[in-house]
Amino acid sequence: MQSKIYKSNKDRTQATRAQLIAAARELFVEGGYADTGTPAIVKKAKVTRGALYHHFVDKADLLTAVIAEEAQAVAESIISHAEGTSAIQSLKNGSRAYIEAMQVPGRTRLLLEIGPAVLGTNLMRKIDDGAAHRTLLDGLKAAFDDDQAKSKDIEVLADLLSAAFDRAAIAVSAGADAEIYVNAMERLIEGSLAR
Amino acid sequence: MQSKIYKSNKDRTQATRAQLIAAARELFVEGGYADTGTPAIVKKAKVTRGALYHHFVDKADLLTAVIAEEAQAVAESIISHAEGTSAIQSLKNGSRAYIEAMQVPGRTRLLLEIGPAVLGTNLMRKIDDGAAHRTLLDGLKAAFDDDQAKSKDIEVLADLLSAAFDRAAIAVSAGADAEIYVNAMERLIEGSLAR
DNA sequence: CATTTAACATACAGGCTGTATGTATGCAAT
DNA sequence: ATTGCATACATACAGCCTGTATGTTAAATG
Repeated sequence: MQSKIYKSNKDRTQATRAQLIAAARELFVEGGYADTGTPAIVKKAKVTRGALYHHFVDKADLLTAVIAEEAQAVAESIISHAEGTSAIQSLKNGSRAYIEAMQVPGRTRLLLEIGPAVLGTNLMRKIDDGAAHRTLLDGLKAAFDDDQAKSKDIEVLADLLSAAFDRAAIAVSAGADAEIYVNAMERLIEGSLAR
Repeated sequence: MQSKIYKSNKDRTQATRAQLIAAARELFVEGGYADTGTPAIVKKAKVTRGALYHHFVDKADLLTAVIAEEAQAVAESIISHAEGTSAIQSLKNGSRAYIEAMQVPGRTRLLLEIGPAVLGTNLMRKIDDGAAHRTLLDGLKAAFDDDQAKSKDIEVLADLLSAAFDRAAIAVSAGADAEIYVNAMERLIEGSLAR
């Protein structure tokens, strides 16, 4: 007599992974990566460590899954807000969408603190589908279009601006007024174009 | 018959701490914080774990000492290059000095990756004496002087630009051409002033 | 010179990670 | 429907690491 029987293995896997990812997300956000042990994670997820290590090769792999979900949500938000207009307008819309998407609780912690620290910026770039970076780069290129600015310079600019975007997202998530930072980013971008 | 006798306890402490900090610095840069155990550190420093835990309350405290040394070196470089002129010129000189000071091997790793991740941005701000931030803020305020830009806006701008500075330092330490990034930062700053 | 104190060295306890092994259930083919 | 295999776990174990407690030696102090 079993207490629980699953319809299919696929559903079972799906459910277990989801529980683990949700529990891990919550605990990582609360207590950071290093200080959150797998025993605590599986307790909250109501499975055993055996299940965890069956589905994920190690603790970092579980974090990767958490981060990937988070990054995809942000990318979708940017894309949905940026699509369907000029690259320049996409940049404007996408900028606001990014900073706002980053406001769901724990998101800046996961994507801008824990992720880069534990997985490295390299792997983070691979996980990120690059929607933010692409929108930014396309917008800048379009704005510079008739200008003779070198493509390399634009990429450098995009790199620097994306760092500023991240800082803006963090500041807002820490309590700063979003409008102020969105406007500041807009001025920064427009200023960089004027030449 | 002892193999080694120290002149004074002060010198002995000084030497031991220096060895530990140097060994830790090297290993943290190579292998990151979490993957570098205290046994490896004391082995390289040629002391025992007892010495480590006598001088530092825990592993994070040792990292703090490493970071503090590093931050002070950067601050001194900025100050020495920025002092003695107008705030605006100080900003220009300080900008280049910052990015160049960050090029000593391992420095971006320690100050911009490991430090914030392990100690948190809060504690990092306390360790940092804020030379970079002050130079930046003073420069911007001076540039805006006759303008009616609100002080709050300038602080936001400084926050965003400092994130860009950090990214520039990382990019250059990863192999990018310093001149390109220094120029890009200059343009970004000047653009933000034009209004 | 006796005593205290600082600077270690050594030994130990607890916790955590990853692996190895055991078990039950779904699933596929006959 | 039964047999055989693969999947999805659960449990047990080994190794490492951190921080603490305890012991020892040399320096400082009166």
